Amino acid sequence: MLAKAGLEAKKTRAALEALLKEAGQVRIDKIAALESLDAKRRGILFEVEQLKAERNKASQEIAKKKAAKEPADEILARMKEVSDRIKGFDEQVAAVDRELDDLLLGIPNVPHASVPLGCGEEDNPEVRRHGEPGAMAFAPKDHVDLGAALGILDMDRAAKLTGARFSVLAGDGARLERALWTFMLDLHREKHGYLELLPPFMVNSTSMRGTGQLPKFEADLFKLANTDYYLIPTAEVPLTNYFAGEILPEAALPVKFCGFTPCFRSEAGSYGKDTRGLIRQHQFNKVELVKFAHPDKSYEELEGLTADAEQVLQRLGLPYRVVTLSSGDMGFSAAKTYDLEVWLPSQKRYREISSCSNFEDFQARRANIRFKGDAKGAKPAFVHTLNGSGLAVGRTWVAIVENYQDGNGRVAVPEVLRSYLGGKTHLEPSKPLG
RNA sequence: GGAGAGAUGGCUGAGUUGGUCGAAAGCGCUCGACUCGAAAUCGAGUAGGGGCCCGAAAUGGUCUCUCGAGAGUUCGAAUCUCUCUCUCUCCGCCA
Repeated sequence: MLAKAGLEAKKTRAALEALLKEAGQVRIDKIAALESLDAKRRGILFEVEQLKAERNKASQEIAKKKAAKEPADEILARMKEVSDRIKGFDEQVAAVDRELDDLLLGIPNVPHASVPLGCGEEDNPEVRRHGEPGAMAFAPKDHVDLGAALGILDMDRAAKLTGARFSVLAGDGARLERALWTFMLDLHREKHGYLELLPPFMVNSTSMRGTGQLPKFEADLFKLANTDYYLIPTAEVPLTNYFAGEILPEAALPVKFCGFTPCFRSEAGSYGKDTRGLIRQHQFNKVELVKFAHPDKSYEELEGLTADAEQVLQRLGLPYRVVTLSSGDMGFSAAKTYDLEVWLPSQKRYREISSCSNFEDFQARRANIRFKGDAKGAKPAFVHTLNGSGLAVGRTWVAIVENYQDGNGRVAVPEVLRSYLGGKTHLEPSKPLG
């Protein structure tokens, strides 16, 4: 799949050489293997195409002879042999393609030059802050206690219905969640120029491969029994694969999508982490932003996308900061990532609420998404893909409930949300079920 | 779930005794002629991917692959066989 889409050996080589310069990421063996496989592929291709040319020519001759009722037995015999050789070469090419794919699928993206080197979370430099955590004259409660008191969150019955790491929102809690994602979509659609898509919540394995969830991270996904379908862990998967295998007109770039979906994650390996409340769930809601950008513009677009996500926090009046992920904390497929972290009074710290990444051509290669200029001889080239949460709705719900609590059991509704909640200014304790 | 029909270039649509078919025709689009200008008319061009060659680059040259996807038969497949995907029609079921 990848090899057929064109390996672009020079580009790959340059990228891999860049990898070599990264501290602690020596991959000489992989580069050598890639190069030799690529050379091998071209060599075989050259041979087999010559044979095919011979066969095509002979085919015409045979047709002519047959039409003239002349015998063509010796050409036929000769071509049978040529045909066998072609078959052999074709199989070799297919085998090399498979090897190349296996190799390429296992190589993580190369961090952009501006990404700070580091070992993990503790090395992520802060880029900027916005807003001040409000000084509270009382001990802030966390969203679980507040939610229970307000009658808007029910963890116990969710556990009964399904299991751990699920939740039920009730009454104004459900309404608040719905208001949030509607507000987010309206903002991105009206003010930021994104096209709203409502995609399937499950996709096939090809799509999962396109954005990089497969083959390496199958354990993080929920798969539907007896099918090739997976529940999406993020709308990034359907929104990015939307153009898989296509060539976009250059003039259409950048293409900007926003979409709301539930997200499903098995959270394998996170046992004991964030076990309380809504922070880490198997199912949560998210509004996602996705861009397909010209390679020359993708880092500008990343800044813009991050700013678009920040707008949500600013308009909701939530204090947050932006950090750049260091090389050691970055995901498998990203070239550069900014995390937005919102202030949570109950934890007295900033927690991730959005992750905005430029994948450069990493996903575009896997999903084979290209663009082409209008000029006559223009060659297709891979687009750059970007995405970011704008925002994770559940965590935004948490941030609002915690940051807007007034100490008397009430929670103020941010100005921009009131029209979505029938003008309501506060959430007050109530028992929706009597 | 049952029965049947289909998938061809930007679009519509020919092609089904396998052989100069990557493909008729029409529409659309581009350029040119006519016109003060436009319409109409006339003429020419017009699928895409990949490799290689020439070149600073563009233009260009050449080979190859692609008629939903994959496999097969054959010297040769849009045309024959198998599997899969999708679309449409009828029946059943259902929000």
